Amino acid sequence: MSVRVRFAPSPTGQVHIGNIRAAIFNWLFARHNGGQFLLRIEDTDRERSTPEAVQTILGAMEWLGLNFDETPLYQSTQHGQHHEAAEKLLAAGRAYKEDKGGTGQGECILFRMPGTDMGFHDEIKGDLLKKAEDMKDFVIVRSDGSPVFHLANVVDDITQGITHIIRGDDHVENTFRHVALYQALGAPVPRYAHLPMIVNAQGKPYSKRDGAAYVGQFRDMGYSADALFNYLTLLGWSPGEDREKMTRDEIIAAFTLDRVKSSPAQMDIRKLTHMNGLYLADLPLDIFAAGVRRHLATLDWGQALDETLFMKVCRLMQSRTPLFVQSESWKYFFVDPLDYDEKAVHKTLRKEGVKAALETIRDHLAGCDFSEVGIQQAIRSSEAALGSGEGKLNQTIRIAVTGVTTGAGIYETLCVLGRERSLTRFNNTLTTQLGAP
RNA sequence: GCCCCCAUCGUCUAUCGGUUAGGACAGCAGGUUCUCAACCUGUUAAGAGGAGUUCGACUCUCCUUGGGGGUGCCA
Repeated sequence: MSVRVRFAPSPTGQVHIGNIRAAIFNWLFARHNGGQFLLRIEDTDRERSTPEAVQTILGAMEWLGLNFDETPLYQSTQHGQHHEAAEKLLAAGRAYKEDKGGTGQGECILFRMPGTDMGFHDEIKGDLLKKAEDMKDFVIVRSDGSPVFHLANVVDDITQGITHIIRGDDHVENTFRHVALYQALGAPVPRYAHLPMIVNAQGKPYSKRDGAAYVGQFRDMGYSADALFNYLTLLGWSPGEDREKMTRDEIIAAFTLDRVKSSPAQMDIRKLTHMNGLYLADLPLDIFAAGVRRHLATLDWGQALDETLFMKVCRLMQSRTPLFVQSESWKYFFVDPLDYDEKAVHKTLRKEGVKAALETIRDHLAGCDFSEVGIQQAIRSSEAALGSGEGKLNQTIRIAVTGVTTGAGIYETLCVLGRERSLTRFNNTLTTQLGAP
């Protein structure tokens, strides 16, 4: 029997990190076993379901490379099936109508639990048992005629021929009800696997209050899809060896449910960021540049950048960029006048002799071969002329031409900026930051 | 309250009865360096507690404690 799994989100907003991890694990399971990965949109909540949210789900899945194998099934198209199932259960005596609680809302349909102890095997948690007295009958169709989650979910899973249900831990208790439903409906019971929750530092389910919680947020912050995919895969699962950064194919090959942990996992954004840096550093330059461009495009100064300069900057900065958003600090490569770091200017530039030093260096640079080596030599000879130690003036130069204290090597930085621009910056700094021309 | 699940460094994890309990992130120290990162080297740090089974328990059983989930005409 071929493996068929599904991701069944409700289109009611953003895609939560816990949900997408469930999707990832389903996807991996399907790919590892050569099965099908299906998508079902559970849009029965008409109040909250929106077409935009459907697009958000589709977008998140595409971004992460979670391709599905059949046309998505919209739960709202399945009402007929749901009611048919309810009727069938009614006819078989497995369900009954009742004005539950006597609230006068009218009659709803309740499913009659078998009245015997039940159990099922969870691929992650092992054998789970429940005593008959701990399971109560439950509503499957509301008094307004709408099917409840349990019924709709099970009927749709039967319709889609789902063989393995891989979902969040919070559904463990529901599973006994679902198994009973399958049996009453005469359908083969699928295999179940319940994934541990992603929690915050307090051990509570990770939510938007704990930081980035939605796929879109991670994307906007400059995480790469591959890095997020890889990291999420490692929350609650490991290949069983000391390997963390893995290609998708490696993960698919190694992925089995018996290696999924059953204890909750805490989200560690720092580790994600570290991994993201590894991914960004490994990206081909043009792909990296495309990612950067996407982020800079949201900034007023980042939209129409000189292509040649932009690519030079990307090449220079790639290895030191753990997140795409950090490219926002590259502004000094592109925009004049500089935004000076006041503290640095005060501490480093407003000192005795700096003015003369900058003028000397400027003049040496003006006449040198403006390559990295040439620039370095020019600075060395300036230092010699000024009686300064080697490299002692580098930081002064950096602040003079970039306005800030951190960045790539100063020789490379000057080289990328070019002679004309560098010299102009020296002059601008001399006049605007150090007073008299 | 009742039912269920979970428990190894701060965090993510390896270990499927015998290990100096390994790796990664974070931290710390050092190296490299013109700065900040990156990188390299080193290093701090763990089996919640208690019984039992066993020649031998992180590993198996039970209890305690702690955490989480469920207990809806939500999903």
